[in-house]
Amino acid sequence: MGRLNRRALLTRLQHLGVASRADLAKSLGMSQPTAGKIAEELLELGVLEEIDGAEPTPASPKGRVKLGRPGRLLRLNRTVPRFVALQLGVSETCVSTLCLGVSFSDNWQHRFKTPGSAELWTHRLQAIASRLPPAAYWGVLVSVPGIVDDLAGRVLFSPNLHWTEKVDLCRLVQEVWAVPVVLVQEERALALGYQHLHPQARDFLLVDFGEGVGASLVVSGQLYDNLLPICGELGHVPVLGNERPCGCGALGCLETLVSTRGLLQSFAAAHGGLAPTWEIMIEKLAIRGVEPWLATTLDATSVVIAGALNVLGVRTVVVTGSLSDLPTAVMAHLSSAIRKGSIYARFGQIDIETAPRHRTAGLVAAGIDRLVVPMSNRDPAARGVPSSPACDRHPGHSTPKRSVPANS
Amino acid sequence: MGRLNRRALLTRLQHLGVASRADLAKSLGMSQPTAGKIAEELLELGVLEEIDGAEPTPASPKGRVKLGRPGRLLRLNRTVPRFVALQLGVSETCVSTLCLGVSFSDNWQHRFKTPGSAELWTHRLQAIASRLPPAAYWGVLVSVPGIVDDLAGRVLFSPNLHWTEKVDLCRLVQEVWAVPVVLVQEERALALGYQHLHPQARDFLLVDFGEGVGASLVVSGQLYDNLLPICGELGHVPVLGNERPCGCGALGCLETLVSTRGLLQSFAAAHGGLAPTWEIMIEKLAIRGVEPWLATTLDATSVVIAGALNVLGVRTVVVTGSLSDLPTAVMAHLSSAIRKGSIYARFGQIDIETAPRHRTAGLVAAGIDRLVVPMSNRDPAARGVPSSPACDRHPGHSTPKRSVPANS
DNA sequence: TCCCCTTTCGTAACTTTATTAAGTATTGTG
DNA sequence: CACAATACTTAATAAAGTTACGAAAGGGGA
Repeated sequence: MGRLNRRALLTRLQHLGVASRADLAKSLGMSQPTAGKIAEELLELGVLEEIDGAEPTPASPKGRVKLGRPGRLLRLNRTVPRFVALQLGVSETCVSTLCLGVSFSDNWQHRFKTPGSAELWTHRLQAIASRLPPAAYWGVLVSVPGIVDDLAGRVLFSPNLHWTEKVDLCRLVQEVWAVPVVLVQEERALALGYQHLHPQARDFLLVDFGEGVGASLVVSGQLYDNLLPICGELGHVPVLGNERPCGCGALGCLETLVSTRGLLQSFAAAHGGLAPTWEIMIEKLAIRGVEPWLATTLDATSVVIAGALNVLGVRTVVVTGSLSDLPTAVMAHLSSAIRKGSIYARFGQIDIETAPRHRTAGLVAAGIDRLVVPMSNRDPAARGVPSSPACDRHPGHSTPKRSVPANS
Repeated sequence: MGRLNRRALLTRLQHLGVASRADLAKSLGMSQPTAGKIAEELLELGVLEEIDGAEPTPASPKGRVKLGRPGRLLRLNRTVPRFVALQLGVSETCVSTLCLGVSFSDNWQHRFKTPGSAELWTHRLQAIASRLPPAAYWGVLVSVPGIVDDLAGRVLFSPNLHWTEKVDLCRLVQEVWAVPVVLVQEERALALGYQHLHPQARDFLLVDFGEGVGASLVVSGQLYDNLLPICGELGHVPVLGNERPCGCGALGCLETLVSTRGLLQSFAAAHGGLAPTWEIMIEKLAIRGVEPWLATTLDATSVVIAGALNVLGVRTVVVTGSLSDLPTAVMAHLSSAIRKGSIYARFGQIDIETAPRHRTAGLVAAGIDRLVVPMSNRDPAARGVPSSPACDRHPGHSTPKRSVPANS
């Protein structure tokens, strides 16, 4: 069946959680036979599963009695783990097996301190892999910090994890699990995760604060993408008057001010002492409020974010990460500064909210997107692997000889 | 025929200029019958025309002799004017009739000083309309400054042309020409025009300097668009340390520094005199070089542009407008500052170039896009007009009852 | 000049995809 | 137990694209 409709159906089901074929057809504006055929196909592939159990039908809020034959409810398969999810963090690496249908929060099954070399890292992964159930996974999904070429599967730059730049991360992982590997840039995973939990949010800029500062953009329900692997690099926008050296090689990047390290450094500079721990700084800030050095930092941050909003034409900002740990006055200051700098605020309302990180949900969304219903042949995710799992699993369903011209 | 293929063919022909059906089929990767059918359809609609004249075949640079039956060359219709183009400028309004196939530079047939009210403006237009040949135009294309909702056809905000905010510009124009009216935000027209003349440029940020500062983005050959009408508003990004009041109501917008007026103001402030004319300032700058006040302004501009590049993942900047009047040292300073602030410059090359404005070409591109091969039913361009020209001209070619689900 | 070669372009038949229409299945209600 | 309402399936149809093939149009050599 047509790729586009298959994608649309799967995305919709991901948002709805549970739905019947008729629900899907209605909400997608396609005919019932089409939805039915696609659903059947995906059921056979093991992407979907049918819920036969006597459901209490939680999704009937109206007092109206439900007439007619009840629909056979579908949802993304939750019984068989299909993916291995991997978070390659600067300080910690986390591993989990995931089903297609995840709706809960991040919940990692295995963790270890990220070692300083590729060999040690693969070694630790190997140990974990041997303890995992020997299922036939469809792929490994890796959340990677830094500048990542998602499609090519390469890490271009990672100031805090330099060894990832030199190695072929995909091949490394494939030595452990011989299945397709999908690298997902960290902030992109977070944006996809947020979108999964807030399907009604169709346009937003997600800004994540942590060891660095990164952003990711969703426009019309679609992750903004580009030929260049660089995208959403808010952290490396220069700040006028700032001269701190950044890991990227430039001077004055925003990241040097508003990363956890940058904030601690500024705090120490303002109070003449050594850099405190994050927790101690939070405590002190709770008492002293938004001090001048912090206000300056937040203003610089707001200018960069407001600039992004003005250029992109987006009115929703989602903030994740360390900044939401700080006293509420900090986010309040930042929000009001962003509104001041955003031209849309003169006509309408700018929404700014904080949210937890939903990394696994985002990884699964990326995995489904790249492995289960790939958009086209442009996707070399199945590099070095005999066959892409979902597509070739079913015989007589080979890819067409020629690419669909409408997609070119 | 499928909208997408029709669009693709027309866009390609726009880029190629002249091509045979076979050329188009080959370069689009579609089959010859399909290309042939679409071409025939568009010929009947009067969108294309066939060149029968003994062509000297300018597009055969290779020494290879041309074998086989020569193709019947097609191009966009250049014999019948289909559009009325209108440039609503702050100081001047320009009018011209245009054919579908324009490749030359802006060349306005009529001009008049933009009056201060809607009534006077329509009156002047009426006078010009009566002098134009009484052809059956397919639409009026209007280049509008300010913040414009292209699709809804409304001007939301225009600091230098306030009367346009209150009136329904489309209805106003339709009183003169009773055909569909397409409003195109100025910078978007310029970006489309640049793209028309540089088909190989698939990703770029066009920044236009003039009375204000605006930008427009092309990603993967497509004008970046969004639900919000605001987009590319570089001029209203705040600059840290700048406190000048802006026409938009905020303080410290970039526009207050780097618009023609802002530059003159800074020049006067630096030299303690009255504001000179633009030409005199250019002369003086040619002698004195990039003075500190100008360097500061350019640095602020570069930060905003570099920020946009980092966020958008674009590596090409096209600068149009007043800044290219200034001594070359100015653009040199700006370019190097942009490179310094752009993260992509650490991996690859950032291209920065100046270009003239190609407004009419952009307007025609927008007109074709909106009126000749509309993407879907979402486009209410034909507001208040009995029938869209290109689509309903041909009987038996009504729009399908249901929208293509693949496009939803 | 005739014939062969190459390329263009149009027509016919087939494939894919999604649609409408009609039929069957499963429930609650009177 | 008929009846209404909804869900799902099957069959026929339409649209848009494909491959396959043949006619048209030019150049070059005998």
